[in-house]
Amino acid sequence: MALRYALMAALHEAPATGYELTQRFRSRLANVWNASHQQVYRELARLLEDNKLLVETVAQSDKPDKKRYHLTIAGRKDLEEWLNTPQPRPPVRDPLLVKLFAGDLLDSDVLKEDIEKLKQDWLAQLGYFRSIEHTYFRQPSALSRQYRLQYMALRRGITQITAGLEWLEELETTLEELDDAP
Amino acid sequence: MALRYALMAALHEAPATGYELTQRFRSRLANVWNASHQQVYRELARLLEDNKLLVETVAQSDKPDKKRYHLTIAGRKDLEEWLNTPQPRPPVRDPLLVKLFAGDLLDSDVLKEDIEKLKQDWLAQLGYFRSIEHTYFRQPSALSRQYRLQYMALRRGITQITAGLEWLEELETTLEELDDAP
DNA sequence: GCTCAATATGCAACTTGTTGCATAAAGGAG
DNA sequence: CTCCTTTATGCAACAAGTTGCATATTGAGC
Repeated sequence: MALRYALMAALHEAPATGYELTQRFRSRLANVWNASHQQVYRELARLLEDNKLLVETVAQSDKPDKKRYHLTIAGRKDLEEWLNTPQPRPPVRDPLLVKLFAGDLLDSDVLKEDIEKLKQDWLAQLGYFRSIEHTYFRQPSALSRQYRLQYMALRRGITQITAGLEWLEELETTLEELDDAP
Repeated sequence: MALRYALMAALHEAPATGYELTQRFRSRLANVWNASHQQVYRELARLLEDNKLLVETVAQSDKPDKKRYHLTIAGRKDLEEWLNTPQPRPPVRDPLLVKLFAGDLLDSDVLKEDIEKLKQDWLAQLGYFRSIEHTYFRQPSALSRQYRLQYMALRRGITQITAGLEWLEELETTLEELDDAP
């Protein structure tokens, strides 16, 4: 049910094609929602069927045609209702923590590689989020309510990753101590 | 695929019934994995079919019978292989951030209720995790590698919630500023 | 010239997760 | 005495998410 509303929220911000929405999910909305392009296209077709969206076909001479989707009045209303009712928090399912939980079967070198990979991913993500912060949210107090709330969504991403990186440091320290005194 | 291994990891720690596993997912493993009892029973049946588990039927005079599951050698080996290969990080899908993203359609009072509810949930969760920390992990440096790694899984839960609560404060401050100067 | 990545869309099959229901007995609240 | 919660298990239908494949064009790198 929620993917519909993630898509509608993105389209409420600005009309877009399925391809563009998929890209937003992978970049600017990386800490908000993610979905594969297949899932996006399928859900857009359903939303269109339900009259929550309109299509505008954009012919392109060089590349394949685009279908730009717009939120309808009904769609906007539907989104508004959803936004103003309580929603569940995201489920927790973290393979890395499963690994730690069965730590006695886990090889230390493998774990160190996992940590290094995760750290690199998170650092790249953090750099990206910080660049958005720097370019679009220099003086949050001067912004409209709408943009300040969007900024808080971005802040969530930044603080989550920062906390994650600090925890990774703690984990690395633990592993070093275990190496020193086995 | 990963639920299998979450279950196997829990059973590797200690044999248990489907009911007990469901309870662990809701309490001590709340920051690691979650699954409904229906999902747990279904997956246990599959694991049994695949000879990764053994059942021990425990007759009870007063309550209904129990089925206690044990990890087999094959199951343990399977788990070990999984643990030592790279696993994907959890997908990101947060309805609250979707709400903030379409903040112009979101009522401030509704948002404040969402925040209050989430804060209470997180505080309860944090209190619970801290009580585990206090009772079982007083001197982490004195523990075996296995338990130190389990402790780091718990630490992840604690630091995640702590960061979440700090972000909620930031969000509340933003809302107050918006209320003062509209 | 050839291969690979990016743009742009989608179908089909499958796995995972959710929701609703069912059964059965004990013990506590009212 | 009746209703609700806890313990204990599970089926069935459905929704959501993943994986593999398909097509068509442009531009960049080797």
